[in-house]
Amino acid sequence: MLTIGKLGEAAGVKVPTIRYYEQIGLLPEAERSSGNQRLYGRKAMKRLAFIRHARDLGFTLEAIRDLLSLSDNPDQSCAAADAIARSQLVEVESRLARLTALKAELERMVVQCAGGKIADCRVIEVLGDHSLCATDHRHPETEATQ
Amino acid sequence: MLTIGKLGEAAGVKVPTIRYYEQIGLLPEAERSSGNQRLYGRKAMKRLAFIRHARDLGFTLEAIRDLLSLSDNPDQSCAAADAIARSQLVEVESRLARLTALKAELERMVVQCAGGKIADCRVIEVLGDHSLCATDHRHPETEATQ
DNA sequence: CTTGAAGCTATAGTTGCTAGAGACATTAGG
DNA sequence: CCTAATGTCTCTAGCAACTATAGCTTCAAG
Repeated sequence: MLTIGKLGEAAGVKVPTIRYYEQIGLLPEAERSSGNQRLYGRKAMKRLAFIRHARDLGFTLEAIRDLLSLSDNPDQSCAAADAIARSQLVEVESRLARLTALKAELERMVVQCAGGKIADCRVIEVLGDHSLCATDHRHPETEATQ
Repeated sequence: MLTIGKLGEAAGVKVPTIRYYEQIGLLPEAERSSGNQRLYGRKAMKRLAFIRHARDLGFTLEAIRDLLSLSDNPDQSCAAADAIARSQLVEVESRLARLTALKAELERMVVQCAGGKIADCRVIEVLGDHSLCATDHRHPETEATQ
C-alpha cells in the first residue's frame, strides 16, 4: 500500500492533483490508514497512470471519465472509445494546423525585426495590422462555438 | 464614436471581453455617453485590434500588456518586443513538436483498434500502458515549472 | 521523545474569458 | 409620444484543470 506522496511520485502526478481527481470522482475514495491518511493499491495506481497518460495525450477530464467507464465494462463494443480517440485526433490535427500557421507568422515577425527602435518594429507593426499577415491564423473555437 | 457593441463587431471581440479587458487595464477606461454607455474612437479600435491579433497569435494577456506598453513608447529599443515574440515562437515550436508526437500516437491507437470489444481495445490498452507508445509525449510544463 | 517531513481539510487563486440577473438607455415602429 | 425590442450597465458566479495557502494532525527517523 502506497501513501499519496509515493503514489504521486510513482505516477508522475502531484499530490493535490490526486486529491482533486478523487474529489471530482475520477478516482474512487481511497482507503484510509488508522491515522486517516489515504492508502493506494495496485488498482488505484493503474487507474491514475491511465488518467495521467490520457491527460498527456490531451484528452479532457470529461473524455477520460468516459474512457474509464468504458474500460470498467470490458464487454461493451469499443466503438465509443474509438470515437473518443478519433475526435481527439481531429482536435489535435486542427490545433496542429493552426500552430503551424502561427509559427510561420511569428518567424516572419521575428526575422523582419531589424533591432532598431519600437517605431520601426515589425513585431509591433504586424500585431497592429492583421493585413500584414501571410497566413490565416484564427482561433478555431471562435467559429466552432455552437 | 462607436458603442461597445459596434466596436466588438468591428474588431471580432465579444462585448463582455471588451469590458473584461478594460477591467484588467488592457484597455483604458472608455469615455461615456450622457447615459453612461461606453464610447470608443479610432484609438481604442486600434488598440483592441492589436490585442485581438496578438491573442490570435497565442500571446498571453501578460505578454500583450508588455507589448502594448512598448508600443506606447516608440522611442525605446525594440529588443524587448523582439524577445517576447521570440519566446512566443519557442513556445509555439515546443507545442508543435509535442502535438506532432501526440498525433502520431493517436493515429496508432485509432488505426489499431479493430472495432471489437473493449477488452481488446487498443485505445484503452495504450492509455493504460505508456510503454506501448512509440514516441515521447509529455507536457513540457511538467518539467519546465521552475 | 522530539523534530521535521508528509499528510489532512478547506478555501481561494490562476488564465481568459463566458453566462446570468436585474436595472437603465437607446432606437424603430405605430 | 408611447411602447416594445434591443443594447448596455453593474455585479456576481462559473468554466477547465489544477495550484497554492493556512492551520492542523500524523508519521518516520534519530
